[in-house]
Amino acid sequence: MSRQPNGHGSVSCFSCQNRQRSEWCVLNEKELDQFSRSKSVREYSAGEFIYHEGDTSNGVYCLEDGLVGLRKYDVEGNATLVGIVGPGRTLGYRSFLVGGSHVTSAEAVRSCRVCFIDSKAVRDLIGQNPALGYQFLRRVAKDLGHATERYHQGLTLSVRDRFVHLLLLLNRKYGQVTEEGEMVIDLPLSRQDLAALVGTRPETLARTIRKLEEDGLAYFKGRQVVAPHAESLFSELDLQS
Amino acid sequence: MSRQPNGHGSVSCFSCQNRQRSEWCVLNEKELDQFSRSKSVREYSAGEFIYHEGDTSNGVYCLEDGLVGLRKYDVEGNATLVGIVGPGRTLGYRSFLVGGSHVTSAEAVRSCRVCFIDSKAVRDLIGQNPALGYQFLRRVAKDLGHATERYHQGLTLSVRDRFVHLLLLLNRKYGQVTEEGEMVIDLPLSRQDLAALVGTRPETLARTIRKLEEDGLAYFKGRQVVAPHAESLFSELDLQS
DNA sequence: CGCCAGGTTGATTTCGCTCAAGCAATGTGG
DNA sequence: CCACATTGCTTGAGCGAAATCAACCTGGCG
Repeated sequence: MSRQPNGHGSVSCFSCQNRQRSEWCVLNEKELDQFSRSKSVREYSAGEFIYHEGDTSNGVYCLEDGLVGLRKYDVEGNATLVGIVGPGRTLGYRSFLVGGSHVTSAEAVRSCRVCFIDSKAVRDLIGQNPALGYQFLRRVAKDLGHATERYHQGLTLSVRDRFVHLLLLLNRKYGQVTEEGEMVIDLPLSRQDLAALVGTRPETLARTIRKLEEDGLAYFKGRQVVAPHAESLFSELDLQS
Repeated sequence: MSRQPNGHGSVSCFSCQNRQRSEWCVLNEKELDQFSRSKSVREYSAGEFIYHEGDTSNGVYCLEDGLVGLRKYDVEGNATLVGIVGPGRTLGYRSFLVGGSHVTSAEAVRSCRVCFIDSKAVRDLIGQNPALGYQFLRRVAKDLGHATERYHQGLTLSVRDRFVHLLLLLNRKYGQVTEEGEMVIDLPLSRQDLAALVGTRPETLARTIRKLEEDGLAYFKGRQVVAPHAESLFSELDLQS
């Protein structure tokens, strides 16, 4: 009973690599066991929803593997990507904390393995271990800062500048820079989703990409981006073009 | 010592009307005294800054009276209004919580009376009374929801729709609706600031206002708005015009 | 009285959206 | 294995919302 009560080949929380960098790193062994026992694991294939905007929260989700997009739909059904979430991150904590309903829909961008932990269990854990609550507090506060930044950028920056910002951001997780300053990124997203993340249409993004190539700033082949001189991308932003 | 150590005519925290609706409502008498003793009051006249974007946090501010705008400046110096904050609300809690620097500047929109509470004092209070931490948690989580909503609206809605949304929001605090459905709002902001709040230029806002008047939806005289039929404003938004 | 900041209006330009077509890659069924 | 849908991406043409530039008006205020 102490190991893998459900799922095939699911990693035990004890050996979960992501734990160290997640909010749950503050749990001790006993609490971790408690956590493990009250969780349930599920696989989602690309396109499946983990929760929908408007659903009332009944727990939090911990992403073990895969990639999840947080979407918001407008009246016409067009989706904007409000954020993307990778392994180790916890989903749906905001609505759990205020006890309301989700403000975004969480959709698997590619196949995912997700652990679900019941509201009551999380509440109990926070009750016994205040450090956990503090972890969540930091998480929300951080996200609020990012949201503010993004809001401001959305209103003041051009699509091009927002897209370059995004590339630089994606580089941290999915890219690398050689010592000559060449930056290579393996994008985890389709053009459509990149567009949704920048808050524009696929057509406009395609044109923007074309211009970046014409300007010699970055070259796109499929989901791979190569920027010969990473600094020239940075300087782009300071000058406000 | 137990009353007004500083400021002229400053209200003691014990009798502060705002307290009931603020995060500090969970403090007991002893804690409130502790709070009172470690606070300092200051007046700001319109246009003065309480803190600047990039400053490192060294405590939180509690707005006793007045109105504060949270601004972000772009490269050219144009300001966007990220939010406005009225009496009773606490300022700068986000950077206090994560321990980083402020992501916005707080500027007095009109003359304000602001209490400052040192980081250490707040930390101590949260330490002894976990309910206070929980209050802040709820506050941040709520604000994150709003920020997400605003971000999405900024990308998908027209200036007109965003402005109507804003009016409806301002109505809650600064307006009233008669039983005939007539809505009257006394705007607390200049046109410039309204424009900054919607994320547009003053010229565009002026034109938007003109169109609303031509459509018979709302009439503007100085800082007073009259909307003959409040529901027609609402329906405006559902139809996505 | 003239000055000045805030607000409105007009003319023009620009950026990004919409609509529409074309194209490449992948899949599907006969 | 080929004809064909289907899906994702790109390109083009036209349009519309909002920014920009500029003038002008208004109401305080020294």
